[in-house]
Amino acid sequence: MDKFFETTTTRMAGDERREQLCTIAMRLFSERGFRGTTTKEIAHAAGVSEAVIFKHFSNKDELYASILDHKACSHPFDNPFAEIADKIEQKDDFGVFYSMALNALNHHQEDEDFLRLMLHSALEGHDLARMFFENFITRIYDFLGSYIDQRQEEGAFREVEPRIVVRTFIGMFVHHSLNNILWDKEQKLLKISNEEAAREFATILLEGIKSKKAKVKSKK
Amino acid sequence: MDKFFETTTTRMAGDERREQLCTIAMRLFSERGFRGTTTKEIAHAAGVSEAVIFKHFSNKDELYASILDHKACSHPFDNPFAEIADKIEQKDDFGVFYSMALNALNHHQEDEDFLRLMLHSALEGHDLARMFFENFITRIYDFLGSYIDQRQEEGAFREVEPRIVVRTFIGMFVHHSLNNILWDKEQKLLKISNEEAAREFATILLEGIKSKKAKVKSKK
DNA sequence: AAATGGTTAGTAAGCACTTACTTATAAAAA
DNA sequence: TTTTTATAAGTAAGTGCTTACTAACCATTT
Repeated sequence: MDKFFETTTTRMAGDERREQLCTIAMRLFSERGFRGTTTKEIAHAAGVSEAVIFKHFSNKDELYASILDHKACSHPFDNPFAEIADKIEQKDDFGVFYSMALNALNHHQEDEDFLRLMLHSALEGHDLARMFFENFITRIYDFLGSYIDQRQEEGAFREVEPRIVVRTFIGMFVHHSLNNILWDKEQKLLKISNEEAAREFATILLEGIKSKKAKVKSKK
Repeated sequence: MDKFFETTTTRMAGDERREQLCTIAMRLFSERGFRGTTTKEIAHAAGVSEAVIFKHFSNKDELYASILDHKACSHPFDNPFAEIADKIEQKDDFGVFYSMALNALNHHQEDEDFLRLMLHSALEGHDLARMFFENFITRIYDFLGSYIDQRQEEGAFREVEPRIVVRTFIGMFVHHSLNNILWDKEQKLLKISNEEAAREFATILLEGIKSKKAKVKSKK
């Protein structure tokens, strides 16, 4: 009967195993934190002995780093602006904000593990996580901020510091995602689709910053 | 010369030490997480031997629990509504939202350690943290939600699900606090006072949800 | 046969927690 | 006021267990 199991023991290709370990480690790190997850647990979850981990990664830190590296490079976050580029050209304000929010909400939902891992990293003050956030968030502020600035000059939006508007808007959907992931997983407080959430967020923001005297060029 | 130090070696009263350990543990837990903080480190930070911790708390978990207990009871969070009760009576919409945001922002700033600890707890899925959040947040949704509902019936706000509005608004200032605490401590992206932030958040939200046909009673 | 994927059985260091003991202090007794 | 004494405050040195990590050795593929 041992023989049966022996034959089912399939060896994985190196790259395959490496990726599997990354995926599993990410899930566990996101659930229990870096320090709270043991290499033994990761190995067990992968159905492999602990030593295998150290065949692929020189130490636990490197495993962690390679998760972030991998994610930071491969992720669709790379260009969250591509999808809304045409909406910006058409000056479809609602489209811009709606797409941005919906895109983010969908990604957060699909990649809950990654979001949790990022939070853990931020709390633990990990360098790579900080870099990721700094790069990514800075780009959003610049990108969205300059759009708001432009629309203000065109008289579409009232005069507010664009970065405050960006902070306000990002807050809406990031908080919504964190709420669903961290505190209200069953969505007892509020259960809405990402589409509806994105629509309301975009509407509230746009009504909140639109110019009172519509279609009038700003004096400046 | 030893004598000088000997005389400065003062023994602390039990309650005093207990509280000191709580405070120090909260700071360390908030920085490195529960699992990432050792009892040895806590003891060292308190300038005391490790065994002292176990004289006061039967184990590490109890130390953790007593931090949350203590905070959950003693905290001014207990009644964040008291301050805005009169603003509600006067139907000072801006006052209600402004005070709520400013109050929260100030508390977050003063009690950064606690906020970080709460995040850690939420990520690690600790029961007491969940309870705290559930109780506290649920109350805010009920409270603020019913105010919004009332103002909608009076025709001051347009028809939106009140809980979405609450989610939107809480998102603004919670995200702002998290940003300042976790990712942008030097406030490179955006540096504004709590007052200014609260003012903008309240303004954007109110403009975002106010009724188009002002001062008109809703048909329903 | 040579590379590759995997295992078993460790090691030293670190962990939460305990034991057995020493002092400081405050109040009662002298 | 001084001395005694019970007790609370504190320590040094462990305990057994877990941790990240390694070395030395198999087994399957090419």
